[in-house]
Amino acid sequence: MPGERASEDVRREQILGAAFEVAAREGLGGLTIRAVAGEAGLSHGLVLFHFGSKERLVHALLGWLIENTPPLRAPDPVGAVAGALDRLHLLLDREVARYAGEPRRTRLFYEYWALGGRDEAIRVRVGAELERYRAEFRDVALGLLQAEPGAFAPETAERIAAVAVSWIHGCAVQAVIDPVRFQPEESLASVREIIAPLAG
Amino acid sequence: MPGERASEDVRREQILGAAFEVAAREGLGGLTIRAVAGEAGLSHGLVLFHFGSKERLVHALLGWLIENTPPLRAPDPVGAVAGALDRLHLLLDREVARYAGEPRRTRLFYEYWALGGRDEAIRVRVGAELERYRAEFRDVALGLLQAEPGAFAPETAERIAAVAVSWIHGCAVQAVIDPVRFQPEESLASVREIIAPLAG
DNA sequence: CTCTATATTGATCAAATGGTCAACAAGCAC
DNA sequence: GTGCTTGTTGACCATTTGATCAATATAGAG
Repeated sequence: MPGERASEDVRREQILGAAFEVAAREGLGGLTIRAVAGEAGLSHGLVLFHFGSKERLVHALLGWLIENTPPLRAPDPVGAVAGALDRLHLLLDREVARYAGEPRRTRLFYEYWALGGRDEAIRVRVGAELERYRAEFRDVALGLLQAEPGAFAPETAERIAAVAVSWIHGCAVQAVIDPVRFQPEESLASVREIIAPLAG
Repeated sequence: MPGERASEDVRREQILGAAFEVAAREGLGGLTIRAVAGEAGLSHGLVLFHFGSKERLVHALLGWLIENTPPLRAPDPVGAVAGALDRLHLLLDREVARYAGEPRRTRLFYEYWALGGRDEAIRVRVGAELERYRAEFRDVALGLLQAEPGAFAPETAERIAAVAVSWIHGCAVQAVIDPVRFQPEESLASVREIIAPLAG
C-alpha cells in the first residue's frame, strides 16, 4: 500500500512546507500531525517517521521559518536614492511593508515568540533571531551613515538601529491586526520629521 | 455532592482569574476547561455551566484581560518633573517598564493578537484596544505639549503618539523574550537624543 | 534475481478534551 | 414542611490527537 517514495530531504521539505501552510492558516494551536499530513497528501504515520514527534516538527518549522526569511536588503547606495537619510527612510519603509505584506509569516513568528515563554529552546531561537535582526540593521545603518559622513555622527548607528527596529516591530504588530486604521505610511512620515533635524 | 454555592458574579470572576492563571502559565493552547476548573478548585461542569462553551470563556478572558489593564497614567504635571520633554520621557519609560514588568500579561495579550488572525470577534477587540491605547497616548501627549506650548508644536502630538506607541510595542516584544540582551533603558536614551532636537 | 534496508501506509491504542446530562443539594418563597 | 429555582458535581459520550507498530511495497546492493 505504500505510495511513491522520495528522498529524506525532499520529504522533509515537503512536510515543512505543508506545516507552514497549516500553521499559517490554523495557527500553532491548529498545527496537528494529521493536518500537516493531509495538507501534504501523506499519511500521518509518515510525518512522525520523518520528524519523530510533534515537538520536533514544531521546532523544525521555526527553523524553516527563520531560514526562509529573506535577509535585510539595504537600498542600493549607487541607485536613484541620493542621501543617507533617504536611504534610511526607504529601508524603514520596505521593512514595515514587508512585515505588513506577509501577515501570515509575521503572525506565525509572533506565535513562536509567545511559545518561547514556555519553551526554552524556542525562546533562545526567537531571541537570537531578534538579536540578529538588530545586528543586521545596525550594520546597514552604519553603512548608510558612513556613505555620507556628514549626515549623522557614525556612533549613532547603534542607537538609531535599536530605535528603528523597535519601531518596525511595533508597526508590524499594529498593521497586521488593523491594516485599515493603522497606516504605516503616516507613522513613517512622522519618523521622517522626527529624524530630519538629526541630519546636517 | 455539590459544594459551596456562590453568586454568579463571584463565580465568574473566580473562574476568569483561574483562567488567566492557566493561560499565563500554559498559554492559550493549554487553556482547557478542566485546567481552569482545577485551578479554581471546581468541577469542569461548573465552568461550562457559567460560560456555556470554551469559545465564550476565551472571549470573556480577553475582556477580563483588557478591563484589568490599568489605564495610561500621565506623569503629574505639577510634580517634580519640570518640562514637557521630561514628562514624555518618563511616560515612555513607565509604559515600557510596565509591559516588560508584566511579561505574562503582555505575552497573553499578543497571543490573543495572533488568535485575532482567525477569529473575527477577537481581531476587532484587540484592534480596538490597540487603537484605544494610541488615542489615550495621543491625549496625554497633547496635554503634555500644551502644558508647555513652546516645547513642541501642538499638531505633532498625533504623530509623536503614533511613533511612541509603535516604539513601545516593539520594545515590549523584544524585552519580554530577551530581557538580558535587550535593555529598554538604552533604547530610551536613544529616543531622548532623537527627540531632543525637536524641542525649543 | 535475491536479499536487505528503508520509505510508506493504516490499524490500533491510550490519553485528553469539549460537551451533555441526570442526580443532588442549598437557598428561598409560600 | 413543600415546592421551586439554581448552583454544583461527576459520570458518561464522541471526537481528536500523539504515538506505536505490524504489514507492505519500492529501490538498490550483491
